[in-house]
Amino acid sequence: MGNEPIQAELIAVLVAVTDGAPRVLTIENGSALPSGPLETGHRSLQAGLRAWVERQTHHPLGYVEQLYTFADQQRGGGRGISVSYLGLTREAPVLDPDAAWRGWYEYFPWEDHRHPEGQRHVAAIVRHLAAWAGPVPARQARLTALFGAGEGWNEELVLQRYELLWEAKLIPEARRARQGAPAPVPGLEMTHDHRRILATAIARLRAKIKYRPVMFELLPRDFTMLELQQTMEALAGQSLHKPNFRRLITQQDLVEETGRTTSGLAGRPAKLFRFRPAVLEERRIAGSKLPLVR
Amino acid sequence: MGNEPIQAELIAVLVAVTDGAPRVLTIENGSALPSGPLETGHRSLQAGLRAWVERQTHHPLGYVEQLYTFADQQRGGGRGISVSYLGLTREAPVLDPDAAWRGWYEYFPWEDHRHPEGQRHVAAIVRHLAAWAGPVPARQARLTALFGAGEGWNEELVLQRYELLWEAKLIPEARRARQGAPAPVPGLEMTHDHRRILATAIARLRAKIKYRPVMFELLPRDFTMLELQQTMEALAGQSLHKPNFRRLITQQDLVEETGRTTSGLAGRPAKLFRFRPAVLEERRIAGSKLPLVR
DNA sequence: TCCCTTATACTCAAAGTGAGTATAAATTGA
DNA sequence: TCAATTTATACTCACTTTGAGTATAAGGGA
Repeated sequence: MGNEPIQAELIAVLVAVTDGAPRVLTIENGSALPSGPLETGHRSLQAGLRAWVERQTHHPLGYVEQLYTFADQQRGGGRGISVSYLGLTREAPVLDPDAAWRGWYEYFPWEDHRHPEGQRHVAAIVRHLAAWAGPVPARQARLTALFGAGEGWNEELVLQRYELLWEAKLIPEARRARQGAPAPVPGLEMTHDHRRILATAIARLRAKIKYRPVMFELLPRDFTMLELQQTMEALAGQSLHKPNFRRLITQQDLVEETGRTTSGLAGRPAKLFRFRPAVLEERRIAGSKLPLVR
Repeated sequence: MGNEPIQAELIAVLVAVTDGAPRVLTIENGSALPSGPLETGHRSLQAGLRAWVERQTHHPLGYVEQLYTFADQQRGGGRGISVSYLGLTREAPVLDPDAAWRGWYEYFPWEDHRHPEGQRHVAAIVRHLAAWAGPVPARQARLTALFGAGEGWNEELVLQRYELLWEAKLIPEARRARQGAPAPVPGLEMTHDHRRILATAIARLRAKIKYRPVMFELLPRDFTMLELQQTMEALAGQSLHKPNFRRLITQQDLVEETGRTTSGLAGRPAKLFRFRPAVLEERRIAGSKLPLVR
């Protein structure tokens, strides 16, 4: 009974997209997400996070969204509360030698379906999971719903897939107790549940890009249709149908032409677009759907 | 600098739907949401919330989802963290004489568009907001996007509308400083930012019912199509087209016939349905869209 | 100049959606 | 008893959205 003083920690999932690869800021050689204590003098949690990140990266933080809060046991026996955030920026060199940008598919290779390797990872995982599921109908149903081969892949169920793998003891972080057994699932590990937090962030972002114009946080001011499309594809981990993507973007009035075009590259020059000011200003409303292919 | 011990508080938005009215559990004569400190011995935040709610209501808590976490100044100068949750149940008599179920539209009369009164509330609010907006284009744009008369009412923007009203000083809680001025917006008040938390919960639930089958937490085991529809309408605050609603529900295989029908009431007896076991069991996937009318 | 590459425009069928109409089966009351 | 009323259920139809494919345009390089 009674209230108990605890400690609060902020964890950040900072995302950028560079050269068609979604990237996430990590520390400790890629094994953890940046985090820090909530400090006195921060007016709000978000203010605390912004101050903390900008001190580390010397780069302003754009869009920020809360992910999830959970309680855990602190080292020392006490209790702590961790509040995780998703933040969108563009990749900038970090000053802290301990911090580095990493591709998020290094941690979730089975979530990238733009190339055939992703499919192969899924196939391998399904074989493991089939053994785990055995004849139990409920397990088989979850397996096909989450990893269902090709046809019904739902790119938003990142967290559910991770949790299923965890349950099946295929995630190394879940098997610390068992020694010797090799990790059956590819991908880098992270300390504590940081990889789970990253899964939450990916899922949230994949859902969000479909109904909110958050993409412009990740792109330069001017961009081509293809750059826009490839950024979306990078996040969704799926290829899009080019003409349909174009149709959707233009008819939703998300962008406007700048009048300029690219040059020097192979092929016909592409028009440069920018996001319409109305979209930038009041991004609280609006909605942008994305046409997934396959 | 440095970590600072703080206190953690859990705030619950418990929702039920009774006789076509969404209801929320309140305390202190409807002026606050139930809340309590995170206690020692609770394994997780959700476990803490469940224990706490079930001790108060003596009623099991079904679906639970985290809403938002924020930091605030505690009485006494210290800092506190509040974690808010949305929970779905069916209305049960509460033992605590301080607690009572209230219709959520008592706090947000302008959000109920099933009856013409809602439209009238909106019209009155728009008049106030037009004065506040004046000739400023950005304000006018937000006004029409959020309260746009009739045509484009988006029932999910509950929180955005509340925040606009707050900004325009039309929410009594925001004008404590100014004495004497009558509240220009109808609806019951709540202490602190509890009404804002309730707005968050409504928005979240209105979004969720469109792509996740959470409705069955709010309905008895067997129900008619009309009961299902009216529960949805209650949450969405909008009327639905009956044949289309029926078509959607049946073709999504959400429900199955029980074989029994209603009797004793006026009109043709209605078939009784129940949610399909597959939906109940693995409600992690699936999706149910709802056809809004008007 | 021809070929390769990328950008952009157009077409078409299938599926989904909004809105209305028609029929069925009970209760109610003259 | 039977017509009126009420609610449930089934069907139709036009319009929009969506998935997928094909065709044309405009540059660079051999």
